[in-house]
Amino acid sequence: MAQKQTNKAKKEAPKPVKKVAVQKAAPKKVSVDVPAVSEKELLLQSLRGMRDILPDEQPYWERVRRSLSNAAQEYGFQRIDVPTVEYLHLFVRSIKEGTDIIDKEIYSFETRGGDRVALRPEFSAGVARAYIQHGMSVLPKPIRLFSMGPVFRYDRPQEGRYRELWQGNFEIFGEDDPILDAQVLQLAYRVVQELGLKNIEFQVNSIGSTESRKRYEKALVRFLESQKQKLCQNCRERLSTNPMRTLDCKEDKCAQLTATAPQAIDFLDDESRAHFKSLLEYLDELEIPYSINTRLVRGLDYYTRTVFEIWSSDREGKKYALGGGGRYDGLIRELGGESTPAIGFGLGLDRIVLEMKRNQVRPYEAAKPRVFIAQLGDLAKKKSLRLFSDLEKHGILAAESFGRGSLKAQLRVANRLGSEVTVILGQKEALDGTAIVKDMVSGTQETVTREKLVDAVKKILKSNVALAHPKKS
RNA sequence: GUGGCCAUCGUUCAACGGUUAGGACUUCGGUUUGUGGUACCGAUAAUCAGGGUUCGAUUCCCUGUGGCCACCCCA
Repeated sequence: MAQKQTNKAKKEAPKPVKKVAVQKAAPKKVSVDVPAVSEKELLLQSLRGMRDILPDEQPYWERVRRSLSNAAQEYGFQRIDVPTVEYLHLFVRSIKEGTDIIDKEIYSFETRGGDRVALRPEFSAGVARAYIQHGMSVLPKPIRLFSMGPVFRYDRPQEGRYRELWQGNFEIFGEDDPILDAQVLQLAYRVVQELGLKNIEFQVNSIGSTESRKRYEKALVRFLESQKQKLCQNCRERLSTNPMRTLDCKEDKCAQLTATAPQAIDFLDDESRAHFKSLLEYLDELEIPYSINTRLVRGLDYYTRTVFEIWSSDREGKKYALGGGGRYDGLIRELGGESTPAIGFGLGLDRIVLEMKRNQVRPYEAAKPRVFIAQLGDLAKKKSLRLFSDLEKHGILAAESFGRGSLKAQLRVANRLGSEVTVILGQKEALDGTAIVKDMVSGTQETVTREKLVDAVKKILKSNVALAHPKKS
Protein backbone atom coordinates (compact mmCIF):
# COMPACT_ATOMS: atom_id res chain seq x y z
CA MET A 1 0.00 0.00 0.00
CA ALA A 2 2.79 2.39 0.74
CA GLN A 3 4.80 1.36 -2.26
CA LYS A 4 5.46 4.08 -4.71
CA GLN A 5 5.11 3.30 -8.31
CA THR A 6 6.60 5.21 -11.13
CA ASN A 7 4.12 6.51 -13.57
CA LYS A 8 5.32 4.09 -16.09
CA ALA A 9 4.92 1.18 -13.80
CA LYS A 10 1.56 2.43 -12.83
CA LYS A 11 0.38 2.48 -16.37
CA GLU A 12 1.47 -1.04 -16.89
CA ALA A 13 0.11 -2.29 -13.62
CA PRO A 14 -3.10 -4.24 -13.93
CA LYS A 15 -6.24 -2.60 -12.82
CA PRO A 16 -6.65 -3.39 -9.15
CA VAL A 17 -9.30 -5.98 -8.68
CA LYS A 18 -10.94 -7.18 -5.57
CA LYS A 19 -12.99 -10.28 -5.28
CA VAL A 20 -13.34 -10.17 -8.98
CA ALA A 21 -12.81 -12.90 -11.44
CA VAL A 22 -9.84 -12.13 -13.65
CA GLN A 23 -8.98 -13.18 -17.12
CA LYS A 24 -7.28 -16.49 -17.19
CA ALA A 25 -3.74 -16.04 -18.35
CA ALA A 26 -2.83 -17.53 -21.67
CA PRO A 27 -2.14 -21.18 -21.03
CA LYS A 28 1.55 -21.80 -20.55
CA LYS A 29 3.37 -25.03 -20.67
CA VAL A 30 2.79 -26.77 -17.39
CA SER A 31 4.39 -29.93 -16.22
CA VAL A 32 1.42 -31.33 -14.38
CA ASP A 33 -2.22 -31.83 -15.06
CA VAL A 34 -3.95 -28.91 -13.55
CA PRO A 35 -7.64 -29.52 -12.98
CA ALA A 36 -10.09 -27.11 -14.53
CA VAL A 37 -10.04 -23.82 -12.71
CA SER A 38 -13.16 -23.06 -10.73
CA GLU A 39 -14.73 -19.63 -10.44
CA LYS A 40 -13.60 -19.51 -6.86
CA GLU A 41 -10.00 -20.08 -7.73
CA LEU A 42 -10.02 -17.13 -10.06
CA LEU A 43 -10.89 -14.76 -7.26
CA LEU A 44 -8.04 -12.53 -6.24
CA GLN A 45 -8.65 -13.27 -2.65
CA SER A 46 -6.78 -14.98 0.11
CA LEU A 47 -8.17 -18.30 1.22
CA ARG A 48 -10.77 -18.41 3.90
CA GLY A 49 -9.29 -17.88 7.32
CA MET A 50 -5.93 -16.90 5.85
CA ARG A 51 -4.88 -13.31 5.92
CA ASP A 52 -2.24 -10.85 4.99
CA ILE A 53 -0.50 -9.06 7.78
CA LEU A 54 -0.01 -5.70 6.14
CA PRO A 55 2.78 -3.21 6.77
CA ASP A 56 0.47 -1.12 8.93
CA GLU A 57 0.11 -3.91 11.39
CA GLN A 58 3.69 -5.07 11.38
CA PRO A 59 4.90 -2.79 14.18
CA TYR A 60 2.71 -4.75 16.59
CA TRP A 61 4.07 -7.99 15.29
CA GLU A 62 7.58 -6.71 15.41
CA ARG A 63 7.17 -5.88 19.05
CA VAL A 64 5.83 -9.34 19.77
CA ARG A 65 8.59 -11.04 17.82
CA ARG A 66 11.25 -9.07 19.61
CA SER A 67 9.71 -9.73 22.96
CA LEU A 68 9.61 -13.44 22.33
CA SER A 69 13.13 -13.61 20.97
CA ASN A 70 14.49 -11.64 23.89
CA ALA A 71 12.66 -13.71 26.43
CA ALA A 72 13.85 -16.87 24.75
CA GLN A 73 17.40 -15.68 24.90
CA GLU A 74 17.21 -14.56 28.49
CA TYR A 75 15.76 -17.88 29.59
CA GLY A 76 18.34 -19.86 27.68
CA PHE A 77 16.21 -21.11 24.82
CA GLN A 78 17.87 -21.76 21.52
CA ARG A 79 15.97 -21.18 18.36
CA ILE A 80 14.92 -24.12 16.27
CA ASP A 81 12.96 -24.00 13.05
CA VAL A 82 11.14 -27.09 11.99
CA PRO A 83 9.29 -27.72 8.74
CA THR A 84 5.77 -26.51 8.17
CA VAL A 85 4.93 -29.87 6.65
CA GLU A 86 5.47 -33.26 8.26
CA TYR A 87 4.12 -36.72 7.79
CA LEU A 88 0.50 -36.73 8.79
CA HIS A 89 1.26 -39.70 10.94
CA LEU A 90 3.60 -37.72 13.17
CA PHE A 91 0.72 -35.56 14.28
CA VAL A 92 -1.69 -38.44 14.56
CA ARG A 93 0.74 -40.34 16.75
CA SER A 94 1.36 -37.43 19.06
CA ILE A 95 -1.86 -35.48 19.21
CA LYS A 96 -4.02 -38.58 18.69
CA GLU A 97 -7.29 -39.31 17.03
CA GLY A 98 -10.28 -38.30 19.05
CA THR A 99 -8.97 -34.77 19.41
CA ASP A 100 -10.57 -31.98 17.45
CA ILE A 101 -7.24 -31.02 15.98
CA ILE A 102 -6.73 -34.36 14.32
CA ASP A 103 -10.32 -35.27 13.59
CA LYS A 104 -11.57 -31.99 12.25
CA GLU A 105 -8.87 -29.40 11.88
CA ILE A 106 -5.82 -30.89 10.29
CA TYR A 107 -4.76 -29.81 6.83
CA SER A 108 -3.61 -33.01 5.23
CA PHE A 109 -2.93 -33.98 1.67
CA GLU A 110 -0.99 -36.32 -0.50
CA THR A 111 2.20 -35.20 -2.20
CA ARG A 112 3.19 -35.99 -5.74
CA GLY A 113 5.32 -38.73 -4.39
CA GLY A 114 2.33 -40.25 -2.62
CA ASP A 115 3.33 -39.26 0.91
CA ARG A 116 0.52 -38.47 3.26
CA VAL A 117 1.54 -35.22 4.87
CA ALA A 118 -0.01 -32.42 6.90
CA LEU A 119 0.58 -28.77 7.68
CA ARG A 120 1.64 -28.54 11.28
CA PRO A 121 -1.24 -27.73 13.64
CA GLU A 122 1.23 -26.99 16.45
CA PHE A 123 4.93 -27.13 17.12
CA SER A 124 5.60 -29.79 19.72
CA ALA A 125 5.30 -32.78 17.43
CA GLY A 126 7.78 -31.42 14.93
CA VAL A 127 10.21 -30.26 17.58
CA ALA A 128 10.00 -33.62 19.33
CA ARG A 129 10.66 -35.33 16.01
CA ALA A 130 13.70 -33.14 15.43
CA TYR A 131 14.91 -33.88 18.93
CA ILE A 132 14.88 -37.59 18.25
CA GLN A 133 16.11 -37.41 14.68
CA HIS A 134 19.17 -35.38 15.55
CA GLY A 135 20.04 -37.28 18.67
CA MET A 136 19.63 -34.25 20.85
CA SER A 137 19.38 -36.43 23.91
CA VAL A 138 23.19 -36.38 24.07
CA LEU A 139 23.18 -32.64 24.65
CA PRO A 140 23.50 -31.35 28.21
CA LYS A 141 20.12 -31.30 29.87
CA PRO A 142 17.84 -29.56 30.01
CA ILE A 143 17.53 -28.65 26.37
CA ARG A 144 15.52 -25.53 25.76
CA LEU A 145 14.14 -24.82 22.32
CA PHE A 146 12.23 -21.89 20.94
CA SER A 147 10.30 -21.64 17.67
CA MET A 148 8.09 -19.14 16.03
CA GLY A 149 6.02 -19.42 12.89
CA PRO A 150 2.67 -20.23 11.38
CA VAL A 151 0.59 -23.27 12.21
CA PHE A 152 -2.60 -24.37 10.52
CA ARG A 153 -6.01 -25.44 11.69
CA TYR A 154 -9.01 -25.94 9.50
CA ASP A 155 -11.53 -24.26 11.73
CA ARG A 156 -14.31 -21.84 11.06
CA PRO A 157 -12.77 -18.38 11.22
CA GLN A 158 -13.73 -15.50 13.45
CA GLU A 159 -11.87 -12.57 14.83
CA GLY A 160 -8.74 -13.87 16.52
CA ARG A 161 -9.25 -17.26 15.02
CA TYR A 162 -7.60 -18.05 11.75
CA ARG A 163 -6.76 -21.09 9.72
CA GLU A 164 -3.22 -19.91 9.51
CA LEU A 165 -2.12 -18.59 12.86
CA TRP A 166 1.18 -17.68 14.37
CA GLN A 167 2.61 -19.24 17.44
CA GLY A 168 5.61 -18.73 19.60
CA ASN A 169 6.65 -22.02 21.09
CA PHE A 170 8.89 -23.02 23.97
CA GLU A 171 9.97 -26.52 24.91
CA ILE A 172 12.23 -27.93 27.59
CA PHE A 173 13.47 -31.49 27.26
CA GLY A 174 15.16 -33.77 29.69
CA GLU A 175 14.15 -32.61 33.13
CA ASP A 176 11.07 -33.48 35.13
CA ASP A 177 11.60 -31.17 38.09
CA PRO A 178 8.44 -29.13 38.68
CA ILE A 179 10.55 -26.04 38.98
CA LEU A 180 10.81 -26.13 35.20
CA ASP A 181 7.04 -26.18 34.95
CA ALA A 182 7.03 -23.08 37.07
CA GLN A 183 9.75 -21.49 35.03
CA VAL A 184 7.84 -22.07 31.85
CA LEU A 185 4.81 -20.34 33.32
CA GLN A 186 7.05 -17.57 34.53
CA LEU A 187 8.37 -17.12 31.05
CA ALA A 188 4.89 -17.03 29.57
CA TYR A 189 3.84 -14.52 32.17
CA ARG A 190 6.89 -12.42 31.61
CA VAL A 191 6.19 -12.21 27.88
CA VAL A 192 2.56 -11.17 28.16
CA GLN A 193 3.43 -8.70 30.89
CA GLU A 194 6.21 -7.15 28.91
CA LEU A 195 3.79 -6.73 26.04
CA GLY A 196 1.59 -4.66 28.27
CA LEU A 197 -1.31 -7.07 28.56
CA LYS A 198 -3.51 -6.69 31.61
CA ASN A 199 -5.90 -9.03 33.34
CA ILE A 200 -3.91 -12.13 32.73
CA GLU A 201 -4.73 -15.31 34.52
CA PHE A 202 -3.32 -18.78 34.34
CA GLN A 203 -5.41 -21.86 34.79
CA VAL A 204 -3.51 -24.89 35.90
CA ASN A 205 -4.34 -28.49 36.46
CA SER A 206 -2.64 -31.82 36.71
CA ILE A 207 -3.89 -34.81 34.83
CA GLY A 208 -1.29 -37.14 36.26
CA SER A 209 1.08 -39.63 34.75
CA THR A 210 0.12 -41.73 31.78
CA GLU A 211 -0.85 -44.53 34.17
CA SER A 212 -2.85 -42.48 36.62
CA ARG A 213 -4.47 -40.78 33.73
CA LYS A 214 -5.59 -44.12 32.38
CA ARG A 215 -6.93 -45.11 35.76
CA TYR A 216 -8.79 -41.89 35.99
CA GLU A 217 -10.24 -42.18 32.53
CA LYS A 218 -11.54 -45.60 33.38
CA ALA A 219 -13.25 -44.35 36.51
CA LEU A 220 -14.65 -41.39 34.66
CA VAL A 221 -16.08 -43.55 31.89
CA ARG A 222 -17.57 -45.90 34.45
CA PHE A 223 -19.23 -42.97 36.16
CA LEU A 224 -20.49 -41.34 33.00
CA GLU A 225 -21.66 -44.55 31.34
CA SER A 226 -23.98 -45.12 34.24
CA GLN A 227 -25.70 -41.81 33.52
CA LYS A 228 -25.13 -41.60 29.84
CA GLN A 229 -28.63 -40.32 29.14
CA LYS A 230 -27.77 -37.09 30.91
CA LEU A 231 -25.02 -36.27 28.46
CA CYS A 232 -25.28 -34.35 25.20
CA GLN A 233 -24.91 -36.26 21.96
CA ASN A 234 -21.43 -34.97 21.48
CA CYS A 235 -20.27 -36.13 24.86
CA ARG A 236 -21.78 -39.56 24.43
CA GLU A 237 -19.50 -39.99 21.48
CA ARG A 238 -16.59 -38.62 23.43
CA LEU A 239 -17.07 -41.35 25.99
CA SER A 240 -15.42 -43.81 23.69
CA THR A 241 -13.08 -41.46 21.85
CA ASN A 242 -11.83 -38.94 24.36
CA PRO A 243 -13.74 -39.13 27.64
CA MET A 244 -11.80 -36.43 29.46
CA ARG A 245 -13.04 -33.85 27.06
CA THR A 246 -16.55 -34.22 28.45
CA LEU A 247 -15.18 -32.29 31.40
CA ASP A 248 -14.95 -29.03 29.57
CA CYS A 249 -18.17 -29.43 27.63
CA LYS A 250 -20.16 -26.23 27.95
CA GLU A 251 -23.55 -27.90 27.72
CA ASP A 252 -25.44 -27.31 30.91
CA LYS A 253 -26.49 -30.85 31.49
CA CYS A 254 -23.01 -32.16 30.88
CA ALA A 255 -21.51 -29.59 33.17
CA GLN A 256 -23.97 -30.54 35.88
CA LEU A 257 -23.19 -34.18 35.58
CA THR A 258 -19.46 -33.86 35.33
CA ALA A 259 -19.46 -31.55 38.33
CA THR A 260 -20.20 -34.62 40.42
CA ALA A 261 -17.86 -36.84 38.44
CA PRO A 262 -14.59 -38.06 39.85
CA GLN A 263 -11.77 -35.57 39.49
CA ALA A 264 -8.41 -36.28 37.95
CA ILE A 265 -6.72 -34.68 40.85
CA ASP A 266 -7.99 -37.46 43.14
CA PHE A 267 -6.46 -40.11 40.96
CA LEU A 268 -2.99 -38.69 40.85
CA ASP A 269 -0.23 -41.05 41.73
CA ASP A 270 1.89 -39.91 44.62
CA GLU A 271 4.63 -38.52 42.46
CA SER A 272 2.29 -36.53 40.28
CA ARG A 273 0.57 -35.19 43.35
CA ALA A 274 3.87 -34.08 44.81
CA HIS A 275 4.85 -32.63 41.48
CA PHE A 276 1.67 -30.58 41.28
CA LYS A 277 1.99 -29.45 44.87
CA SER A 278 5.51 -28.19 44.26
CA LEU A 279 4.45 -26.41 41.14
CA LEU A 280 1.74 -24.56 43.03
CA GLU A 281 4.22 -23.60 45.71
CA TYR A 282 6.58 -22.22 43.12
CA LEU A 283 3.78 -20.28 41.50
CA ASP A 284 2.83 -18.79 44.83
CA GLU A 285 6.43 -17.84 45.33
CA LEU A 286 6.54 -16.17 41.92
CA GLU A 287 3.24 -14.40 42.57
CA ILE A 288 1.88 -15.51 39.27
CA PRO A 289 -1.91 -15.13 39.20
CA TYR A 290 -3.39 -18.56 38.69
CA SER A 291 -6.37 -20.60 39.51
CA ILE A 292 -6.72 -24.34 39.64
CA ASN A 293 -9.18 -25.62 37.11
CA THR A 294 -9.77 -29.28 37.75
CA ARG A 295 -11.70 -29.53 34.52
CA LEU A 296 -8.90 -28.24 32.36
CA VAL A 297 -7.94 -30.98 29.96
CA ARG A 298 -6.44 -29.48 26.79
CA GLY A 299 -7.09 -30.47 23.25
CA LEU A 300 -3.98 -32.49 22.66
CA ASP A 301 -3.63 -35.97 23.93
CA TYR A 302 0.04 -36.18 24.80
CA TYR A 303 -0.05 -34.17 27.99
CA THR A 304 0.82 -35.64 31.35
CA ARG A 305 0.80 -34.03 34.77
CA THR A 306 0.87 -30.27 34.39
CA VAL A 307 -1.46 -28.60 31.96
CA PHE A 308 -2.16 -24.90 31.83
CA GLU A 309 -3.73 -22.16 29.78
CA ILE A 310 -3.22 -18.41 29.70
CA TRP A 311 -6.30 -16.26 29.59
CA SER A 312 -6.85 -12.60 29.14
CA SER A 313 -10.12 -10.84 29.87
CA ASP A 314 -11.49 -7.55 28.65
CA ARG A 315 -13.57 -4.98 30.51
CA GLU A 316 -16.78 -6.87 29.94
CA GLY A 317 -15.14 -9.92 31.42
CA LYS A 318 -15.01 -11.73 28.15
CA LYS A 319 -12.14 -14.16 28.06
CA TYR A 320 -9.63 -14.97 25.41
CA ALA A 321 -7.18 -17.82 25.43
CA LEU A 322 -3.73 -16.59 24.56
CA GLY A 323 -1.80 -19.76 24.95
CA GLY A 324 -1.40 -22.99 26.75
CA GLY A 325 0.81 -25.92 27.29
CA GLY A 326 1.88 -28.56 29.68
CA ARG A 327 4.13 -31.44 30.39
CA TYR A 328 4.45 -34.31 27.97
CA ASP A 329 6.77 -36.76 29.61
CA GLY A 330 5.62 -39.63 27.46
CA LEU A 331 5.75 -38.12 24.02
CA ILE A 332 9.36 -38.62 23.03
CA ARG A 333 9.23 -42.22 24.05
CA GLU A 334 5.96 -42.78 22.30
CA LEU A 335 7.43 -41.41 19.11
CA GLY A 336 10.29 -43.85 19.40
CA GLY A 337 12.94 -41.92 21.29
CA GLU A 338 14.30 -42.72 24.69
CA SER A 339 12.08 -41.79 27.58
CA THR A 340 12.49 -38.05 28.05
CA PRO A 341 10.48 -35.76 30.25
CA ALA A 342 9.44 -32.53 28.58
CA ILE A 343 7.34 -29.45 29.07
CA GLY A 344 6.35 -26.74 26.70
CA PHE A 345 3.83 -24.16 25.74
CA GLY A 346 2.64 -22.18 22.79
CA LEU A 347 1.45 -18.62 22.57
CA GLY A 348 -1.05 -17.45 19.97
CA LEU A 349 0.54 -14.41 18.44
CA ASP A 350 -2.52 -13.28 16.52
CA ARG A 351 -4.44 -13.07 19.74
CA ILE A 352 -1.63 -11.36 21.53
CA VAL A 353 -1.59 -8.68 18.86
CA LEU A 354 -5.35 -8.38 19.21
CA GLU A 355 -5.01 -7.95 22.95
CA MET A 356 -2.25 -5.40 22.52
CA LYS A 357 -4.56 -3.30 20.40
CA ARG A 358 -7.36 -3.73 22.88
CA ASN A 359 -5.04 -2.57 25.62
CA GLN A 360 -3.70 0.25 23.47
CA VAL A 361 -0.18 -0.97 23.81
CA ARG A 362 2.38 0.96 21.84
CA PRO A 363 3.68 -0.89 18.84
CA TYR A 364 7.33 -1.15 17.97
CA GLU A 365 8.80 1.98 16.48
CA ALA A 366 11.57 1.60 13.97
CA ALA A 367 14.21 4.28 13.63
CA LYS A 368 12.92 6.87 11.21
CA PRO A 369 15.03 8.62 8.63
CA ARG A 370 15.71 12.20 9.69
CA VAL A 371 17.30 13.28 6.47
CA PHE A 372 15.79 13.65 3.04
CA ILE A 373 17.62 13.68 -0.26
CA ALA A 374 16.17 15.81 -3.02
CA GLN A 375 17.61 15.83 -6.49
CA LEU A 376 17.08 17.90 -9.57
CA GLY A 377 18.35 17.09 -13.03
CA ASP A 378 19.85 14.01 -14.58
CA LEU A 379 23.36 14.39 -13.27
CA ALA A 380 22.17 15.09 -9.76
CA LYS A 381 19.86 12.15 -9.93
CA LYS A 382 22.80 9.90 -10.69
CA LYS A 383 24.85 11.34 -7.89
CA SER A 384 22.03 11.20 -5.37
CA LEU A 385 22.18 7.44 -5.32
CA ARG A 386 25.77 7.66 -4.19
CA LEU A 387 24.89 10.32 -1.68
CA PHE A 388 22.30 8.03 -0.16
CA SER A 389 24.82 5.30 0.41
CA ASP A 390 27.44 7.72 1.74
CA LEU A 391 25.02 8.95 4.37
CA GLU A 392 23.94 5.44 5.22
CA LYS A 393 27.56 4.42 5.74
CA HIS A 394 27.84 7.19 8.28
CA GLY A 395 24.84 5.87 10.09
CA ILE A 396 22.50 8.50 8.74
CA LEU A 397 19.23 7.12 7.48
CA ALA A 398 17.89 9.06 4.55
CA ALA A 399 14.56 9.07 2.82
CA GLU A 400 14.11 10.08 -0.77
CA SER A 401 11.62 10.30 -3.54
CA PHE A 402 13.86 9.70 -6.50
CA GLY A 403 10.94 9.01 -8.76
CA ARG A 404 9.60 12.49 -8.36
CA GLY A 405 10.81 15.23 -10.64
CA SER A 406 10.00 18.62 -9.20
CA LEU A 407 11.82 19.99 -6.22
CA LYS A 408 8.57 21.25 -4.83
CA ALA A 409 7.04 17.82 -4.85
CA GLN A 410 10.11 16.35 -3.20
CA LEU A 411 10.15 18.92 -0.45
CA ARG A 412 6.53 18.28 0.14
CA VAL A 413 7.34 14.65 0.74
CA ALA A 414 10.26 15.60 2.96
CA ASN A 415 7.98 17.76 4.98
CA ARG A 416 5.33 15.11 5.30
CA LEU A 417 7.91 12.63 6.47
CA GLY A 418 8.99 15.07 9.13
CA SER A 419 12.54 15.18 7.84
CA GLU A 420 14.81 17.44 9.86
CA VAL A 421 17.34 18.02 7.14
CA THR A 422 17.03 17.97 3.40
CA VAL A 423 20.09 17.63 1.24
CA ILE A 424 19.39 19.21 -2.10
CA LEU A 425 21.46 18.17 -5.06
CA GLY A 426 20.77 20.16 -8.19
CA GLN A 427 22.42 20.38 -11.56
CA LYS A 428 24.68 23.17 -10.38
CA GLU A 429 25.72 21.45 -7.19
CA ALA A 430 26.34 18.21 -8.97
CA LEU A 431 28.78 19.98 -11.25
CA ASP A 432 30.43 21.87 -8.39
CA GLY A 433 30.80 18.88 -6.13
CA THR A 434 28.66 20.61 -3.52
CA ALA A 435 25.22 20.16 -2.03
CA ILE A 436 22.70 22.32 -0.27
CA VAL A 437 21.99 21.41 3.31
CA LYS A 438 18.65 22.73 4.37
CA ASP A 439 17.51 22.84 7.96
CA MET A 440 13.84 21.99 7.69
CA VAL A 441 12.96 23.44 11.04
CA SER A 442 14.43 26.88 10.63
CA GLY A 443 14.25 26.86 6.87
CA THR A 444 17.81 28.11 6.55
CA GLN A 445 20.21 26.49 4.17
CA GLU A 446 23.82 26.58 3.15
CA THR A 447 25.89 25.19 0.33
CA VAL A 448 28.68 22.93 1.45
CA THR A 449 31.32 20.92 -0.29
CA ARG A 450 30.91 17.23 -0.54
CA GLU A 451 33.59 16.60 2.07
CA LYS A 452 31.86 18.72 4.64
CA LEU A 453 28.39 17.42 3.88
CA VAL A 454 28.17 14.66 6.46
CA ASP A 455 29.42 16.94 9.21
CA ALA A 456 27.00 19.67 8.28
CA VAL A 457 24.10 17.24 8.38
CA LYS A 458 25.23 15.76 11.65
CA LYS A 459 25.55 19.17 13.19
CA ILE A 460 21.93 20.02 12.54
CA LEU A 461 20.69 16.64 13.71
CA LYS A 462 22.70 17.00 16.87
CA SER A 463 21.35 20.44 17.68
CA ASN A 464 17.83 19.14 17.16
CA VAL A 465 18.41 16.39 19.67
CA ALA A 466 19.77 18.93 22.10
CA LEU A 467 16.64 21.00 21.65
CA ALA A 468 14.40 18.04 22.21
CA HIS A 469 16.27 16.92 25.29
CA PRO A 470 17.76 20.01 26.92
CA LYS A 471 20.42 19.27 29.48
CA LYS A 472 19.48 19.99 33.03
CA SER A 473 21.97 22.34 34.59
C1' G B 1 -19.24 -28.73 11.69
C1' U B 2 -24.31 -25.80 13.39
C1' G B 3 -27.15 -21.22 13.68
C1' G B 4 -27.48 -15.81 12.98
C1' C B 5 -26.01 -10.84 11.01
C1' C B 6 -23.51 -8.43 7.09
C1' A B 7 -21.02 -7.24 2.01
C1' U B 8 -20.65 0.03 -2.37
C1' C B 9 -13.80 3.41 -4.50
C1' G B 10 -7.50 1.68 -0.83
C1' U B 11 -10.45 3.45 3.98
C1' U B 12 -15.08 5.38 5.70
C1' C B 13 -20.00 6.83 4.84
C1' A B 14 -24.22 8.07 1.16
C1' A B 15 -27.80 6.75 -2.90
C1' C B 16 -37.97 5.73 -2.17
C1' G B 17 -36.60 -0.33 -7.85
C1' G B 18 -35.11 4.70 -12.50
C1' U B 19 -28.43 8.91 -10.13
C1' U B 20 -23.36 10.28 -15.40
C1' A B 21 -23.48 5.49 -8.20
C1' G B 22 -22.25 10.93 -4.41
C1' G B 23 -19.10 12.85 -0.31
C1' A B 24 -14.94 12.70 3.14
C1' C B 25 -9.97 10.76 3.98
C1' U B 26 -5.85 8.68 1.27
C1' U B 27 -2.98 8.49 -3.35
C1' C B 28 -1.27 11.10 -7.80
C1' G B 29 -0.82 15.70 -10.59
C1' G B 30 -1.30 21.01 -10.84
C1' U B 31 -1.80 26.52 -9.01
C1' U B 32 4.31 28.95 -14.82
C1' U B 33 11.48 29.34 -13.57
C1' G B 34 15.36 25.32 -8.27
C1' U B 35 12.26 25.21 -2.15
C1' G B 36 8.02 22.66 2.30
C1' G B 37 2.60 24.59 5.35
C1' U B 38 -2.42 26.12 4.46
C1' A B 39 -5.82 27.04 0.64
C1' C B 40 -7.61 26.10 -4.20
C1' C B 41 -8.11 23.10 -8.83
C1' G B 42 -7.98 18.43 -11.16
C1' A B 43 -7.25 13.03 -11.82
C1' U B 44 -7.39 7.84 -10.45
C1' A B 45 -10.74 4.63 -7.97
C1' A B 46 -16.34 0.83 -6.00
C1' U B 47 -21.89 -1.82 -6.32
C1' C B 48 -18.19 -9.57 -3.97
C1' A B 49 -19.58 -13.52 -7.91
C1' G B 50 -23.41 -16.18 -10.64
C1' G B 51 -28.44 -16.77 -11.51
C1' G B 52 -33.61 -15.03 -11.06
C1' U B 53 -37.98 -11.35 -10.54
C1' U B 54 -38.74 -6.61 -13.23
C1' C B 55 -39.56 -2.33 -18.84
C1' G B 56 -35.53 -1.26 -15.41
C1' A B 57 -31.77 -4.14 -9.66
C1' U B 58 -26.51 -1.23 -5.66
C1' U B 59 -31.62 -1.82 -3.85
C1' C B 60 -36.08 -7.61 -3.96
C1' C B 61 -35.29 -13.33 -4.17
C1' C B 62 -31.94 -17.73 -4.61
C1' U B 63 -27.05 -19.92 -4.76
C1' G B 64 -21.97 -19.39 -4.08
C1' U B 65 -17.84 -16.70 -1.78
C1' G B 66 -15.97 -13.87 2.15
C1' G B 67 -16.18 -11.22 6.95
C1' C B 68 -18.20 -10.87 11.77
C1' C B 69 -21.16 -12.95 16.05
C1' A B 70 -22.86 -17.13 19.00
C1' C B 71 -22.04 -22.38 19.47
C1' C B 72 -18.02 -25.96 18.99
C1' C B 73 -13.14 -25.65 19.97
C1' C B 74 -9.04 -23.55 21.12
C1' A B 75 -4.49 -20.06 19.92
